[in-house]
Amino acid sequence: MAQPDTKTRIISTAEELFALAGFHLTSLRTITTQAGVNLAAVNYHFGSKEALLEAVFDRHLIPLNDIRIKRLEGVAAQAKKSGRPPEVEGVLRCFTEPTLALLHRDSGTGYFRMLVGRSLSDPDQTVRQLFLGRVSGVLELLLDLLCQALPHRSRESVSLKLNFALGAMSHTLIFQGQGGLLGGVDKGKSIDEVIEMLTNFIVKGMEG
Amino acid sequence: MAQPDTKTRIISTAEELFALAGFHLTSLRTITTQAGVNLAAVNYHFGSKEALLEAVFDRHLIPLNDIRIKRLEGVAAQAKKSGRPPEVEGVLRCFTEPTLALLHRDSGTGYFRMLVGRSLSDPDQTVRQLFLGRVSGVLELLLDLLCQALPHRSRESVSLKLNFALGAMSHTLIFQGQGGLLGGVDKGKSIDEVIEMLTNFIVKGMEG
DNA sequence: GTCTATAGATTGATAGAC
DNA sequence: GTCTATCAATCTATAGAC
Repeated sequence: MAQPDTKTRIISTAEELFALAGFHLTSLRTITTQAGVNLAAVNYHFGSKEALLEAVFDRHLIPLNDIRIKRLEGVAAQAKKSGRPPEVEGVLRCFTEPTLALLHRDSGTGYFRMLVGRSLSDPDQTVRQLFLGRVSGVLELLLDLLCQALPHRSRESVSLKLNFALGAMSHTLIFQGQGGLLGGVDKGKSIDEVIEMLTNFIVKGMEG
Repeated sequence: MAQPDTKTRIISTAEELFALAGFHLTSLRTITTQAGVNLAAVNYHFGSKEALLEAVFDRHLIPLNDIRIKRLEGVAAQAKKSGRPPEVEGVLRCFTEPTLALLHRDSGTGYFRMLVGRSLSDPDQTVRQLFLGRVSGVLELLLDLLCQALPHRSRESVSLKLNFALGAMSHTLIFQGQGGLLGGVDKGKSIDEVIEMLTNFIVKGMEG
């Protein structure tokens, strides 16, 4: 198996370190040392540390967003065609399934799930804004469809519940696989079971 | 109204800045300048930046934990006395009500709600561990009681769902009051309505 | 207790040889 | 493209006068 090129090695290592220790606590020296490349390579290939973070986001977030948007638009088109509002669970799964698939270890996304889980609430404004700018479009589309699925609820109520759901998802993306918050907790559950339980949790909360 | 003393001014300013920008991105210079005190005062009164963070946590977290533990122990005692398992919603409210009360602007806790919301998933290990060490006892007690309330569910399942609930709560503590993730969303909801909706969301998800 | 001044370490970024 | 060397700007922490 051939070594990935320098640029890819930097992205992969940065993804891991940003996810585990955060953007500002991870120095370019740590990244380049662990990646086995020269310190100056980051600025040669990306221009700045912030641009490196953008590259880390974009590598997996652009394909992920494409999938989420295609699925959401599919549900929207079907609702329009049939003249009936979409189902809550169907709409939610357009978003939850591709997102929670990041939990699978064979998804090829490494530590990206932890980075996604933390970014929305990262204390660093740079991280937050770069991430939010990449997902706000999808979230607005999701909110529109959820409002169609729940026509008797106000947009404010649906948006509030969507925020609850996003919080549960983010938290799970971070902690799943390291024993949960209290340790030794996810031993008996497969990743697919976790995903189904979380989806059920969100659907019940959203409909209730 | 008399000015608070130097130590209190430092704690209050640090609480706000740690909550808004994170522990490592907030320098002691920024804190002391905004608080109107000398840079060296932090190390005189607290010994180190990390000890200041502990003081910020402890000011509100110790009283909050006392309330949560008293309520949880009250429910535990009543269940034991009556010989019947406690109710899911009653157990959850022992934890959610005192915690979500942080959302009230007149609670005297300033930006503490945001700090709490971010700390559990903070990318900075120092922040995470200091915070987790202060809440893990309460969370274990809560988990024990939830398992009593849901005797037909495995401890792993209950723990997993508790993590979903904590994620939803953390997220809400961070974003409530600034228009939610997508902006302009919580205009029509009072804080008490938000708290009831979140409690209902969690109860439905936990029981479902 | 409060202040000035500074030590000592680390950071992101870059210049310039190869 | 990759490397060494270094700059300029930060940071926490502390020594010592008042």
